[in-house]
Amino acid sequence: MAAPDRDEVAWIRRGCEDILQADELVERLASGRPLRVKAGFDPTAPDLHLGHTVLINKLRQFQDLGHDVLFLIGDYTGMIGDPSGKSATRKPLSAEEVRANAQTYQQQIFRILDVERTRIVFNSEWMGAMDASGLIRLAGRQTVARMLERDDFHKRYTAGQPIAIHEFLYPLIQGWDSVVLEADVEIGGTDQRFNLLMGRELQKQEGQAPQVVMTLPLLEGLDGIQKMSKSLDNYVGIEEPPNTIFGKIMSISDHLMWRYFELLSLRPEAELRSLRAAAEQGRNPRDIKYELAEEVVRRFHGLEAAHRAREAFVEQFRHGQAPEEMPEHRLAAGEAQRLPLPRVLRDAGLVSSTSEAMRMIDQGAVRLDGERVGDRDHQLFAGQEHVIRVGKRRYARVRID
RNA sequence: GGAGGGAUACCCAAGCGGUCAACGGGGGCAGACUGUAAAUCUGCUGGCUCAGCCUUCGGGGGUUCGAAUCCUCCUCCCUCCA
Repeated sequence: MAAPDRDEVAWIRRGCEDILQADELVERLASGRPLRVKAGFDPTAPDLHLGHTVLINKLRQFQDLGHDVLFLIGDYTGMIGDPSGKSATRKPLSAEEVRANAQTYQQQIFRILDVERTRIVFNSEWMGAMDASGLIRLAGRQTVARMLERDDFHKRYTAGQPIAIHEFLYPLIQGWDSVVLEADVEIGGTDQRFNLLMGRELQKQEGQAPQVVMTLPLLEGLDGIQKMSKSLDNYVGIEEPPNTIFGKIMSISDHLMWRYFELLSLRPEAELRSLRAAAEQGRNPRDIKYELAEEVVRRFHGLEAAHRAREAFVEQFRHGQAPEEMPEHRLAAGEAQRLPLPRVLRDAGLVSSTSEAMRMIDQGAVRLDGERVGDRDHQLFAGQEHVIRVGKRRYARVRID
């Protein structure tokens, strides 16, 4: 095969924070054989969100160009803890749990990846067979000083925070995975840089051609500051309902919108440039955000759903109408044949406690069939059905029996 | 093995015998303004059968009319010396 297409290389490089070494990548692409592209994931219950898709989209691009993806589930490394070094040791998952989680992964990743060109592997396959002496030999290949070069180790060390010894094993095992898999390329977030480079070093020691390392930026969550994660509740899950995804994307700041375009959109560069130009010329950023929200919903739920989500959004927020679909609850009024509003709010899941319900009422955040209610002692009677709204986006239809 | 420091609500962090459901900041939520954006201003931010009551300050026990604050034991964490 001839030298790789320049567009091909550009397409692969797009969005990457860093490529080590870029010339080696070009060389491998030129070889004409399908490359083995590796990316590692936690064995914990997956709940993929847009942050993960930055990486997975990149894998998909490789597949579209004829390469193979090694989707590594780090069930062994998972025992060590957070790869970016929050230093929590996890309790090992059972084989069944790992298998169940792997199932869920498949269901989610194949919304993006090509089944035909994906191989799912577990590092317990080879790490489980390594004995203590093997691990000691592996550990002997690096020095403490080298380990302390990893950014988060360095920070923790100088700040006097503890680093458990087994945390040093994480990069070593991750690197060893690359050796076993004979990876050509490994992709990870920027926080993975050190670990990915470890793969190169170990491969060199083993006489393999070192893998090309590609780091991708970490996507910020809805708050625009911290990286997207479920635990911070600033995420957009790829399995969330279309309207939820659409709504969440519309709520991001204008500034963050461009970041999302850059990392999540598959539109051609030229199109992104023209959107920016339009914004500068005064086009309402909200309308551009519609485009983004629609594109994301379309990817996971299809074109049809994307249109519907957009319409629902416009109805709800521009025209101030209640959404068509909302959670419905039937509550029993009991003897008294009536229920105090705060209790209804809590039982309908609109607030987390009666106290919060009362606060919301006091703050004028509660609307009953569109009318603001400011009275804590407001009662709802049996036989009635109401649309209750708390704040801007929490709705529920409640029937009192 | 020795010495010292620490554990307070979602996070950081005051408090060191009563006026503490606990200062302040962050975050979050709500209201106003908007484009459900940003910025800004305001309020709220343990629970309940809510003008009252109940449960919180690492865990147990104790002193006291009264403890987050004092004593004691325990658990966990950090630093320094060896």
